[in-house]
Amino acid sequence: MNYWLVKSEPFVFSYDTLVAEGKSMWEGVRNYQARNNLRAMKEGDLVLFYHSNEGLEVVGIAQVITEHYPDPTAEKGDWSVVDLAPFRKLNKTVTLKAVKATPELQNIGLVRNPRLSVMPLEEAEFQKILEMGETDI
DNA sequence: GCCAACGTTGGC
DNA sequence: GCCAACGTTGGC
Repeated sequence: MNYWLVKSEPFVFSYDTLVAEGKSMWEGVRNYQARNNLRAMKEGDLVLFYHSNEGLEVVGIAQVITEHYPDPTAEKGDWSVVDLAPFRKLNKTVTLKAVKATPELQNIGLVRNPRLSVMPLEEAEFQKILEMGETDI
């Protein structure tokens, strides 16, 4: 089991949209580092869902239901998507501010490389965010 | 709306 | 293959 965090602008695609649609193809990643992270995802992995630009908080957990396959929306280039489904909404959202104020979370991509849209998390980091979100899985 | 950080592009 | 210029992302 691996743990991840993805970012989405909520007015483009929010966690609630994911819940409403039941699942979603995670398309449009055009960054090699992010793509390589997508390709490392395994079915069943859990993915924290972060709202960028607006909200600036982790709002829920998604689950990888289909491992990577070629991005059908890519006109050229070697890009990948995965399919995600909603897994659990956090009881309490975890803000970027709170993440930055937490010593255990100083090494995650949100803090170190704020522009990366798909990033791996250590299990301890994932658990810490769940704890801050007052959510058990 | 601004600007810093980063990734990508393209000329040499 | 280097590096300057440009575009994009995303926090503030």
